[in-house]
Amino acid sequence: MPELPEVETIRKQLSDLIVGLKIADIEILHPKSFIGDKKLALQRNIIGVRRFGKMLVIDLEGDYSLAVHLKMTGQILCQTTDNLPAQAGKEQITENREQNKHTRVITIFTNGDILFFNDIRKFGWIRIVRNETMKQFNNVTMKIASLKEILSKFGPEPLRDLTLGKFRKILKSSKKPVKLILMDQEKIAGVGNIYANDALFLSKIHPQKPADKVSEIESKVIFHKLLKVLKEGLKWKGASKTNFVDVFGRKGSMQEHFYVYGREGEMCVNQCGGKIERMTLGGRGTFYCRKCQQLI
DNA sequence: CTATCTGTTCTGAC
DNA sequence: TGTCAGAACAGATA
Repeated sequence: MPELPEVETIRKQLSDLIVGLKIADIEILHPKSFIGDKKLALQRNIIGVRRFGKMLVIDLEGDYSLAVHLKMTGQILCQTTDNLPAQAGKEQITENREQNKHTRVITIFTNGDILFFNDIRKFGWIRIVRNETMKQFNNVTMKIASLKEILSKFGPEPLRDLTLGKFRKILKSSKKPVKLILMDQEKIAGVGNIYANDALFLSKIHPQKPADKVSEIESKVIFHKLLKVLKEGLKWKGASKTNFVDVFGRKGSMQEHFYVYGREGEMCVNQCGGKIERMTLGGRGTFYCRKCQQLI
């Protein structure tokens, strides 16, 4: 389940590998996985790779970009001519960087490098968007989604624009359970189930606590713990509890450092004697220590 | 074998 | 305008 740290891990690697390359062809094996006219991307140079929340944006020379959302099971794998970074052991590779039955889109560069977009559940997508450089419009280009419009629905980036002041305002503005607010992409971009669970555990705040009932002191704690778990996710190159891999097919190791996520029935790491419990909140698995995270 | 669960985001009903 | 179930899917697990 790629969240901010997983997508950022991919972004960094992708940026090193594909900036400067030119797209020769895009093979669409599953039509729903690619939205828009692929011709707009052909013969274009890659000039950058950005990330907004859980979304990647591959900027092309000219007026278009490719936006990529991995949703739950998406993977991006690079087959490069110069192969792996020197430090990468071959034993770490869990996913072959070749076409498989879950490959939905294949991007081929003029130098022979290949990018595979694999997605078991077919929820993810790549779409052509027009970026801000576009000045002249016609009937066709008007209909292409604009990056600015998509991004206007995104909340602030936790590791960039989110401040404690903004965070407090966000919490105060809703009576919903605080965990749902952390995961609301329109309020804060990039936080998903894993990091929301762990941030609240470290903050000793119950996931169901109404956001507007979180005190000033508590909100400061959550703010800092949220940044802490996201940075840990980055340090461990993402969480691979299910099928996240980086562009080289390697798993991250954040799953070895989870505090509560997926640890139902295990003892609380705070040595409080409590067990980690699971409940469903907003339709998603929610893990917490009843002893450490009281709902007062 | 069937039923249930997994988790991100969008859609449509109320 | 907000809330929430259900859908989009396929595979792992019970």
